[in-house]
Amino acid sequence: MTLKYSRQREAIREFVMSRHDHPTADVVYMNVRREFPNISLGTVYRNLTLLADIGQLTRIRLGDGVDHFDAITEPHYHFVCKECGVVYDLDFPILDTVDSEADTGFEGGRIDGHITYFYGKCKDCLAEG
Amino acid sequence: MTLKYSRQREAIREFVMSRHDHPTADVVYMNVRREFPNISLGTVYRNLTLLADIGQLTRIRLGDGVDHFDAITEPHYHFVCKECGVVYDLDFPILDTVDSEADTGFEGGRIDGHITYFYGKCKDCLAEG
DNA sequence: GGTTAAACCAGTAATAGTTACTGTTTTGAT
DNA sequence: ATCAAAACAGTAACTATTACTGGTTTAACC
Repeated sequence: MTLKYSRQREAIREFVMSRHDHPTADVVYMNVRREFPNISLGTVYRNLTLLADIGQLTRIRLGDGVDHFDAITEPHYHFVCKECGVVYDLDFPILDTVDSEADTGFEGGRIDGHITYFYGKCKDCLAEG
Repeated sequence: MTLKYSRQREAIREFVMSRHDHPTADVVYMNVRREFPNISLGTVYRNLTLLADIGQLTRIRLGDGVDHFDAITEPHYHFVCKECGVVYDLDFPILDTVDSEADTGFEGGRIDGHITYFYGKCKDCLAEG
């Protein structure tokens, strides 16, 4: 299954790269449609999955039942506003100590890592009330 | 909207309380059906949601696209086996330091807490190879 | 540059998990 | 015992995602 170039995939990749707001498949679809008016949603999903598989994107799950995609592939944490759902990157390093802390006295298996997101109220929602 | 007693809700609550494996709505449905053969899946969902809303259960999302329910409502961490999907409770305290660490220098809003789950390979899957 | 097989596509159907609706039954306060 | 509110069973609808199908694009090879 050798990878072949595709204009659609390139547009999808470029769109996600251009955004910092962790778009969902649907948002990608809406936007890439401006360049490819009859691109199919299936193509968007297939390519997002493919790009995530080859490590050019990261799929992030934030408990809202929708997959988000992130162009930044280096591990990092996220902040989610409970009010409006906006997602920000947090730029402090992954806390490896947390894994070893969890590992101490854990007899259930081997811990390889952790998934964390922080929640709260974003600046805009705080300002509103 | 005063709460009224219901035998079905009680059975659902008792079932989740009796288990430590964080069952999904479907698992609850399958099991409660032994006592209430024609309980509806909608009733299970409605009551799980209600019980979570009044704080008798916790809804946990582990990135597998299915909601799990946990009878332990005190905040605690979970371990998920990437191989077989089994979920264990981890009994070390919530690391509040993590929140303050994330908060330092974060201008995007107010951080109220974090959701974390640890992943790896469970004892049984390690033994298999 | 033409041929050709594999990758890819658009369009559509199917699936999984969950929520919403509808008409009937249960609950509990009066 | 009456009766309104809450809950129910059964079913339909919805959302996010994946799978299928027959046609199109890509790129390796002559």
